[in-house]
Amino acid sequence: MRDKATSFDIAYMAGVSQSTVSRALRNSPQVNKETREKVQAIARQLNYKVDKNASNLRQQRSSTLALLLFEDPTTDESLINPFFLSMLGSITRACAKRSQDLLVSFQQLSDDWHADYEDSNKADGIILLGYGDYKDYEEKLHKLLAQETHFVCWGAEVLGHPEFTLRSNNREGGRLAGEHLLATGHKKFAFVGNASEGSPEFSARYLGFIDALNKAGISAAQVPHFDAISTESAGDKATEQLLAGRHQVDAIFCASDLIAIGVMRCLKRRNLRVPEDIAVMGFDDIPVASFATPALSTIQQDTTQAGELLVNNLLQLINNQPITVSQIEPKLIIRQSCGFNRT
Amino acid sequence: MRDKATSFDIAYMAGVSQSTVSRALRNSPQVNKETREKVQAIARQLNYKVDKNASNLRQQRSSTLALLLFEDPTTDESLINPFFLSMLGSITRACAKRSQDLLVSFQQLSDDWHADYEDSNKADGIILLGYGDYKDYEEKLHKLLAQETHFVCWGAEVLGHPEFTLRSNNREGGRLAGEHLLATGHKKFAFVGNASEGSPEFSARYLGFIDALNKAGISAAQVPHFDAISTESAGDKATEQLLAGRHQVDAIFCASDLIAIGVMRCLKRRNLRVPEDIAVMGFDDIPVASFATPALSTIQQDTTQAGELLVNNLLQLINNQPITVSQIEPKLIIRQSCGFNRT
DNA sequence: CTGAAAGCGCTTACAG
DNA sequence: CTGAAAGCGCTTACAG
Repeated sequence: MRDKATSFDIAYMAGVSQSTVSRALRNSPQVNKETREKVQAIARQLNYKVDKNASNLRQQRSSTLALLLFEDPTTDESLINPFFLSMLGSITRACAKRSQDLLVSFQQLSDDWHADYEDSNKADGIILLGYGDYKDYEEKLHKLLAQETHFVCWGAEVLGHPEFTLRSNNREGGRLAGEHLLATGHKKFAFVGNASEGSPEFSARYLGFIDALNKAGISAAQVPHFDAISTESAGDKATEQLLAGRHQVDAIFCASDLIAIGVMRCLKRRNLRVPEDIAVMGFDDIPVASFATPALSTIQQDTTQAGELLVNNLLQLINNQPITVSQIEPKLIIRQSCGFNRT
Repeated sequence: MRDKATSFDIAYMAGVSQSTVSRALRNSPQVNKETREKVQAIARQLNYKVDKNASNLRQQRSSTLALLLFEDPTTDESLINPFFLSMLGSITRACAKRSQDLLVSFQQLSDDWHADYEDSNKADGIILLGYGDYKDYEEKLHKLLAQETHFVCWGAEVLGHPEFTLRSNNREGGRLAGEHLLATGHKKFAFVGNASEGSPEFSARYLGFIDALNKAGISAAQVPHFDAISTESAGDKATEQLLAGRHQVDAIFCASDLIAIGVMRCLKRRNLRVPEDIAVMGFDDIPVASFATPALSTIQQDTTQAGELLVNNLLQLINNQPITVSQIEPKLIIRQSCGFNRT
């Protein structure tokens, strides 16, 4: 078995006290330069690493953030939403930049959350990520609040604490989608995605979409709306309904790319061409969007920026610093699924 | 500020010693049932959680595993290989099952690895994941070995320690691919993917592919081979080369799905139909595979099983238990990109 | 600039 | 079955 060196070993070898070793290793300015260099050289040589548990215990903080990715239990378990995976990537990188470790955990929305990360001092704060019905976890959010846990979350609003939430300007995103569909010459629109109270992000996208249509003289009443959670199969099923209803539709705005993929699959099965017969617009810009045929036009959410803001805001919270409410600005990505501008 | 309860607070409230509290909370059989229940009730009531840092420090282990996802620096940074993302998901779940926390970190292959997770007692062991050139990190693997770090890795073999590696039976997978391409009536084959020493997994897939072709009387010399790392753009470029060389090819076996997606994109751009003109076969079965048009036939690697084995093996290693060399059995997934069986 | 000492919150041998 | 005590490896006020 290997025996790890401790600060006492180094102290012995350097001929100084253990306190001095600790100070030297933390680059304390009050330790003599030569002493510091000697100590650091020995530490390197012994491949010494500060014991995190001891250090954390003593300092009462962990330099670790926890990421809770929760999934809607109705979702196909094997397929984690690619959008969150991409967020995970950027959060990881953002943590590395700020020298934080990242504890990752997937949770079912229905689970009794293991949100005890902070209580057990494993993490200094928590990042919450996940679609799913907002109402389902509102209660849990408030429990976190009551426990004074430091947390930050994507999408869902925490009543009374807008600063804890980061999200895209979804309404603006919906507007961009609507404008593009209009600019590409479409006339009869539909929306696919849950736009109820339980899905604040989807609702905002819907509202923005309607904003754009209104400007063109189209009212919300003229836009059929089909519910779908953010999965491919939900998009597929919603499209079956739409088609069965014999609506006159030449453009569908989907609340997420995953839904859009499902919509396109259904359309293809029913021998409808995209974009010639029906245009399809997504939201998120997940990797599949560009691989789809035709490539999916969509509204991009900048996950790199989102990850960094999430991490930075959480760190501010932990350090009792103020944070400002901010939003990610969505961006229109034009590919092939909506045809070309006719303006 | 909230003040966290300690085991002393509980001891005081329960009228017992702190040692008894500790024992009761860990369900020690030697503590009186009533005492135990009383203590646990109070702990629940105070929302008490054992301080992980203190507990780990005392026990000299962390119940935490670290996952190092390293990427080839040449790869597009924003697009993490979906196959590894899916592994990440299953590893997370496997960790949860075994009550382990998971620390996640992305590393560039070129970085000075932050593989000091175990040295600093943050994790009891490390899981290594990543494509990229094997030779580049062989040295690093041996450093881990020298430090007696507990680790397990996907794909790449650790010389002298086959038990540390888990991977698919890649050769068998290649064989399945070859057989399917043969069964669907194809005659002129090509392979796209690095099959050099630096890519042991891709090489094995190539070899298995050739095994199958040999049985049908086709020699390796008749199969043109184009290098590509595991990205879409590499697959696209390799296909341009293939087409420029005017090879007579009616089927391409790609070392990964990402490569296959790139190959199909190039084929489409060059107005070649899949599978009518050229069949395309992938490897991995990442989510995009089923979304592609035509849907990609591929060799599936069972990531759920892989994740569990990786975690279980690592835990065995940590506990000084023996582990057996095992392989994931690949599975042929027939979709549309190779046409239909003609046998 | 450096050292001796206290203490973070647990777990566990030891004694009873 | 329970308690008093030691100790895991650090960091940091305190004293010099």
